[in-house]
Amino acid sequence: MPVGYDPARFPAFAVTVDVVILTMSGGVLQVLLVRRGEAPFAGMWAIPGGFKRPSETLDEAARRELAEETGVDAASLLTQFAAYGDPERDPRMNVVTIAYLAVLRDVGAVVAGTDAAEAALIPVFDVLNGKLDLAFDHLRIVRDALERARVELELSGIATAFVGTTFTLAELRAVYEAVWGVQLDAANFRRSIVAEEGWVIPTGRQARPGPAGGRPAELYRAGRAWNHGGPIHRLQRTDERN
Amino acid sequence: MPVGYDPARFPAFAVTVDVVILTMSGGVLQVLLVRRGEAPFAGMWAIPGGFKRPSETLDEAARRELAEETGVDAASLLTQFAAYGDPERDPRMNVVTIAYLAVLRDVGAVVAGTDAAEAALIPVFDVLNGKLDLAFDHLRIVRDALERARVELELSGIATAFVGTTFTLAELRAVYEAVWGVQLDAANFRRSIVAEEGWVIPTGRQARPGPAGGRPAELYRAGRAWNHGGPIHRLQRTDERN
DNA sequence: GGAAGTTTTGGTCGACAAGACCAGAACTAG
DNA sequence: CTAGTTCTGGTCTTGTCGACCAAAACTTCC
Repeated sequence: MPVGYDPARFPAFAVTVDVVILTMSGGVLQVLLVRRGEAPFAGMWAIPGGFKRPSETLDEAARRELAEETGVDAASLLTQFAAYGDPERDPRMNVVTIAYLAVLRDVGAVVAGTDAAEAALIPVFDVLNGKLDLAFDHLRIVRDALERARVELELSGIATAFVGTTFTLAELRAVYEAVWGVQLDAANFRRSIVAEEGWVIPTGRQARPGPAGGRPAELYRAGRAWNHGGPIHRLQRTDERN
Repeated sequence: MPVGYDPARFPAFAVTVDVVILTMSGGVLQVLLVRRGEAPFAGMWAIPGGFKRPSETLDEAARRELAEETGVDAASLLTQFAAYGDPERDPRMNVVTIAYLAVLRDVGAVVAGTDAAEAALIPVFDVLNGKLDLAFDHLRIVRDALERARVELELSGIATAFVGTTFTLAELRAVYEAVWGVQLDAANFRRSIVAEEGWVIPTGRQARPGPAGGRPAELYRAGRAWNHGGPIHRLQRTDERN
């Protein structure tokens, strides 16, 4: 801090918290977007967010915004990943936003339950490919969120946040394939997970096969080892074409 | 944004930018700290930082703060890594700070050049072990910065930012050993780096041996491959005792 | 009921990477 | 000239990762 600084004389900013909500739905990675009702960028899609209140922490603000938009009170995962403060990012005034990444298991029903015209799940790659125009600098925020999710998937093992409390290994594998944009061998994937203790715990029950049939898969619960990094590593670099 | 929102009615915050400056000096990882001259926390050590100006971006503010503290205009690396906004983190008012990680090659001379009583390089692990009390929540910020540096070292290859434009492989290895707190075999380290094209480029010249003698090492320049992740990976998890 | 298709589960094999260890090369200090 | 230190290069073992194959268990269609 500069010498002779006066606590009352400092530039004032509006601080918002924006949440990029990712989920797997229909086999593809989707992001929850809301349609803006007012200027600026009225009618355009945006990621949900709102002003931070003076009495709450950033994490609390993010959790509140998430709950207000989706009705989900306990997020599977909620991580701050970046801050954006370009002077011209909001045409009205100087706004600094703290961006959070939220990962939920399929919330298709939740979104449909709210006003369907105001919120929707959009495939992430449709957004990144420019098939949709986002308000403000939200395209960049979504892009950064996905990059962060890719890293977290390897280092923090957030994969289980995408699936329910019980899941099949195929569902888990679909998460890796969708987020990283790769194809993984089912047998090798299984071996990597089951090899070590603590990743997944068999429940003894079986999942019902999909519409195409196939052998029913075992159902697992998430173990405690995910806190210290995931079991699946990517060495072949993720395809950069998105 | 909530409906019926009024652009003029929003909570105002002070926004600061704090910079955790890491460097290798004397074989150990050090962080640059400044001594606070005024309340609160007068006389305590803190990481350098200051208010963001309305006309500049966050990155520009970080670069300005870095230059003001160290005199270094072009940082080897300057990455935003977190934001902190707890209501009580500053006893005077509500301050949201955006934290940056800066990596410099040895700036011992630079720091000594400025007022030595006001700025100093402190070994990071002395800070983390509580041998020093930091102002505000700066201890947590330093801890998060180191964690980020460890990740970046593997994924983004920021290792070359710690060393000069030309360097020996021993210097580069010392970076990995200090940041990760591991011991690496010199021969295997060399092989991993030289194996693939693009990491390091031999200059043909040799470095002068240290005071203990030894065979002179070849001098290298950094290649272009570092932008897409580093060549050294850690699988044995870093020692968690710090 | 049987055949074809699909998905999960389990096994084998080879290529490659990582680490341990050793030895020679090249310098400094005494 | 000898001892000590550091860098460079080699070999070997081990373990992991991915490709590929095969059996098990279910669905759907005929």
